[in-house]
Amino acid sequence: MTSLLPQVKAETLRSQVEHQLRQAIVRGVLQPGQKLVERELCEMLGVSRPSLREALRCLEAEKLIVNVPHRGPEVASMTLAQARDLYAMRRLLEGFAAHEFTRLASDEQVKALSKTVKRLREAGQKNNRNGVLESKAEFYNILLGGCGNALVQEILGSLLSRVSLLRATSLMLPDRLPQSLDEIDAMLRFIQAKDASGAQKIADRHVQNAEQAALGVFEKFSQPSHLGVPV
Amino acid sequence: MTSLLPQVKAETLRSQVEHQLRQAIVRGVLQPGQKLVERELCEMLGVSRPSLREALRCLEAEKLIVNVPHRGPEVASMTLAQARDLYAMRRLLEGFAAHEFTRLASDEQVKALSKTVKRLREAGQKNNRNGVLESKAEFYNILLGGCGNALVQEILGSLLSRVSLLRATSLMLPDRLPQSLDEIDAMLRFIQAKDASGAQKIADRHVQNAEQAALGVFEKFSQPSHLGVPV
DNA sequence: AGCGTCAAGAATATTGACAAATTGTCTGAC
DNA sequence: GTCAGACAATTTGTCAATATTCTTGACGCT
Repeated sequence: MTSLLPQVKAETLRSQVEHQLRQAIVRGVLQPGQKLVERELCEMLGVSRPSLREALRCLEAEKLIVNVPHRGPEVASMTLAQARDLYAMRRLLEGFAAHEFTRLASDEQVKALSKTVKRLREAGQKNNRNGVLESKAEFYNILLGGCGNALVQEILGSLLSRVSLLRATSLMLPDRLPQSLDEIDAMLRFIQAKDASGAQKIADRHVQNAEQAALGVFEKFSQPSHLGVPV
Repeated sequence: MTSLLPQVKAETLRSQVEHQLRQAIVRGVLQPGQKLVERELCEMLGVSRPSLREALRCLEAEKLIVNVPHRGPEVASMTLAQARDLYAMRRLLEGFAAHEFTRLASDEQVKALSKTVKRLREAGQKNNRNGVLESKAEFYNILLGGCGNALVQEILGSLLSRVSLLRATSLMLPDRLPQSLDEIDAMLRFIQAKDASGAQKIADRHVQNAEQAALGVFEKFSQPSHLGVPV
């Protein structure tokens, strides 16, 4: 009965800590390579070490942090090879999601996707960076929620959070934005036309182009030691 | 320097606990749905509660156990829909792995795969169940290790451990074994012939058939409450 | 200058304890 | 006889304090 009410306090303390740390990492407050001292995090978050450590284990399992025994955790960073693997996986899964969404989604879901794409384009034209990020997240929520496979949703969601470990997200590249919006538009049209294979191909190419843009700037910063700068 | 020696003791205590619990789950010693009492596990494993709890968080992140707040952890069980999602994902990833292995693997890796398939067939003819499981695990190790994508290896490995949460693994079905071996043989031939698309198709169909066999018996046991029997 | 040793610091792991929440049972009323 | 409500027991969630082990940096020695 209590769960029907807005669960302002229902979460456990650990899950709150986990959420806060994850947000801090994907937003770049905690930067890749940065060392995390347990004691400091404890007093920053106002929790005890066992609670913090359990949250760290969860993030470690998500590969958002790495933990070398007896040296402590640090925010994960990504090598070029890992980034390539990540984008290859995204091509596979986002292509699948687009294909299945086209096949399975209801008219309401397609309409919701269409509205989100519209908001995304508007935010893009206004150079509203936060708006773009929000709309893009919403776009993925609808797409993954409507693809009929909760596992893909779960895994691809985890993968997308890992993308933010790259300094160069394709959306941070202003040159890339117009092309990105065009691709998403094209994907939407295939979905509306119920052309599942076409949607899949566009989704695949969309990720492929994002990869090319992201890995291009990645190579410029090829010295890993210069990247993870604390605070 | 110490890492050159066999790391008999290098692991942390938590990782050992994690490993033991994972083995107990995938081997069926701890059955799906079974409630896990922290205190009991502590004295069974001879560790303290914080260490155990951190290990439980890791397994929770792998979806091998579920944890309802204030009620404690239990071994995860799988619904029919989740099983379908899992097999759909396996088709995608194993198909990709077979395709990329064919494209990228060295002659030594193909040879190693061939030898493992041979051992697998021998174990199958002798009805050596442990031998089959071992060889199949080795087969996946080689295939995933040679597909050039560590992420696929990581994720598919996690997925395969989740498969054991199903009562009906296709390998537990004696009728299915000969067909399964034939499919793997065919896959090997495509790999040796460097036909990546063919290997992908066979891998896809292999998983599809395994799904059909597994979900077939799944429906017979459709009462979830009858399944997770303690100890 | 290079190497080994030593001390300080940090993480790992344990013990012990208390608070909070849920489950199950038991009693009492309709 | 059945249902509602309250109480007790069990279990988890959380924290504090502490001993142990490993890493690391500095110091002194060869």
